Amino acid sequence: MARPTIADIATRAGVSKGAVSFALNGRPGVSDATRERILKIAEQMSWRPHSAARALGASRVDSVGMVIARPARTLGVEPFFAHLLSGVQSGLSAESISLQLLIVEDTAAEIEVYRRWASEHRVDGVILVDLTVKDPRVDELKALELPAVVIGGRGGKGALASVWADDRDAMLSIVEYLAALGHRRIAHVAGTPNFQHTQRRIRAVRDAAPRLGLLDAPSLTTDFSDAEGAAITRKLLSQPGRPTAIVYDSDVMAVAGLGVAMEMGVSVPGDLSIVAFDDSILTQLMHPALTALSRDTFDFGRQAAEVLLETIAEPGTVINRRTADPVLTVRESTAPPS
Amino acid sequence: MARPTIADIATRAGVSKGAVSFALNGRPGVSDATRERILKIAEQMSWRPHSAARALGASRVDSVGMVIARPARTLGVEPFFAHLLSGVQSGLSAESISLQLLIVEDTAAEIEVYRRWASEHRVDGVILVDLTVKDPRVDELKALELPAVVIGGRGGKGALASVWADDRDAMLSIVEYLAALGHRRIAHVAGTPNFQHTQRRIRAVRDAAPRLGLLDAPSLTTDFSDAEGAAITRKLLSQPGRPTAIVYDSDVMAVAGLGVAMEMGVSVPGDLSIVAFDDSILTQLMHPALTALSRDTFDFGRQAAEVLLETIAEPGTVINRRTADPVLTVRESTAPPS
DNA sequence: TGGATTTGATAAACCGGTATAGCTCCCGAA
DNA sequence: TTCGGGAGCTATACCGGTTTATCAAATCCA
Repeated sequence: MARPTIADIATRAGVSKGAVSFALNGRPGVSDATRERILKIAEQMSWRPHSAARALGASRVDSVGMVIARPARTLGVEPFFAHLLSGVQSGLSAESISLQLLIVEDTAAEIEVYRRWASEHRVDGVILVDLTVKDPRVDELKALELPAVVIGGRGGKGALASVWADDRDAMLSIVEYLAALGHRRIAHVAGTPNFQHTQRRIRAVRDAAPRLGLLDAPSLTTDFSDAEGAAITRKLLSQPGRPTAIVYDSDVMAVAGLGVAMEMGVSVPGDLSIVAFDDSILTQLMHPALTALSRDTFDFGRQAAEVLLETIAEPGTVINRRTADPVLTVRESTAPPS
Repeated sequence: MARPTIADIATRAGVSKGAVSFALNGRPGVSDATRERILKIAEQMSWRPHSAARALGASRVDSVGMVIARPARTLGVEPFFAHLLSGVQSGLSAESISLQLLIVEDTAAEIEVYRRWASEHRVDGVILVDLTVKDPRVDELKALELPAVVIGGRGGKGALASVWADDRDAMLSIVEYLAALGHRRIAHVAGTPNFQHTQRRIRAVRDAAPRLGLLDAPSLTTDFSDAEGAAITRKLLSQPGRPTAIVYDSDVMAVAGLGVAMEMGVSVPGDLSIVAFDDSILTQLMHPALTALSRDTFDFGRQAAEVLLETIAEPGTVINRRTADPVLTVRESTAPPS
């Protein structure tokens, strides 16, 4: 027989559909004996709930969405998303909730997707990444009344739930380490200026500079691409009084920077120390291997999923969960300045 | 008012639910005048179909699934999947069909997911990657009667639809190019031996060797990891009569191999030419930049989506579509042997 | 002009679950 | 003895669409 329905089970067990529904959902209304009999029959017939039918009655779909608005080209190289995704899924699988993933070109398209998802009831909630300053998505999601959790930033004043790590502390730990090694000229090749985490990292460098006695500590923004990372590095290494250490906001840019150093005959870590604000297999493949800040991205995703599920279960509550602090993994690309 | 239903529209237009349904789906049964009136009202009320309701009646969910069974660690580095995903989505978005993505640990888990999806009616079809020899997923999917399309391999004798590129020809073009440069000792660092494409590439090398007058052309299998790629390279470069050119089945392994060459003082491309059977930003970031085989992965995904939609629309038909041939992008890592 | 056919629409069933009102026992307390 | 009340279950409405049977009016054709 094709996919059995609860009606089939009811007939077979000689009870009503309602009784079967009660039994299968572990709610009162049937005796233990009957419940067990129904469960056994359901098991035998290998019954599974029809997701659409369930979604129609109750108004949950057991599915959450995630939209990533970045060009696919830059997406793939960063293990960040793969790990994050796995983490999110591991957090969702406990409740056997599925994930809809969409990669779009820009934020406008992303918002369009949220609208569609909301109106078609395709998801119970969404996970946001790459929060910008004054992010339009926050208001939009509130207007749509779509539960959401922000990864890696606060969703504005009590707006959306969030899961975040302390970027500021992390950046401080990098700069302090470099200062302790003896570096006084440290440059920071940052990411897109409108990302919240970029802002936080820039501020951290600026604030720490005087305290650590740094002579110069410029933060230069980029579009996160390897091309701009390389270009900025070239510029930094060409000027007089060039930095003895550079901190890159992503592993890809750090690798590009390392390439430029080699091309210009600047030895790493002899003449230049390099630190990547994100760890991955990339940093380990290099020669020298790059000192990098490791974040437990998988766990990040897992916690985001958890928080989202809680938010869906209890709308109204706004959870802001802080995750484990990132740690600096020192490899071969950092040393005292010569 | 909260999300309008077709009943709301019907009331407003002074017609029946059925008429509204006909109008909105462009099927006969209503006059052009009425249809237009209904459409305008629907537009005004910004009506959108409730996906679950639609899925319940008709038996399509307007959603397809894709499961990737690889550890997240290796997944992220390869731009391959990000591009593929974008392509798949672009192919699906035309029909506004959504994509469910799942990353799991192994094939057993993957099959479990298919079973669940099928029984819960969560997807209309699935896209398969990394087909192995005697892949158990093929039979399983046929048993589940779940429409499917295989990316990068044939689904067995007329079993599943597929979208594939000619790996054999591609590998031949690489080996022929190296032979033309004058190389006679070419090694092939392959991927997991049970993948179909690995087999095809190995066979291509073996078949071409005598014709091209190669002295030696071993294919060595790995688990696709950077670690094994490095280890094999170390071994190859340590033996007497070492190869003057190495072809790697993935960009990550090629990069790892380049690292080993540098570490052993083997100059690239002076003493050793390196080719990657997959292009990405990774190969371009290296110094020297790696010669690599470029495939239009995005288009690959797009076509897979198209084929899947056709397969869903007309079960029974089995489409085997061949995509554009990959081309070799020559960069700095290949040269005549010294 | 009358019967056949087509057009445009309606009412109602249906998809597979969940939620709820209500019914029948049976037991215990007044 | 009667009534209250809970346990255990049934019948049924409902979620928001799609589909089918039905039907009245309009149109066609001989």
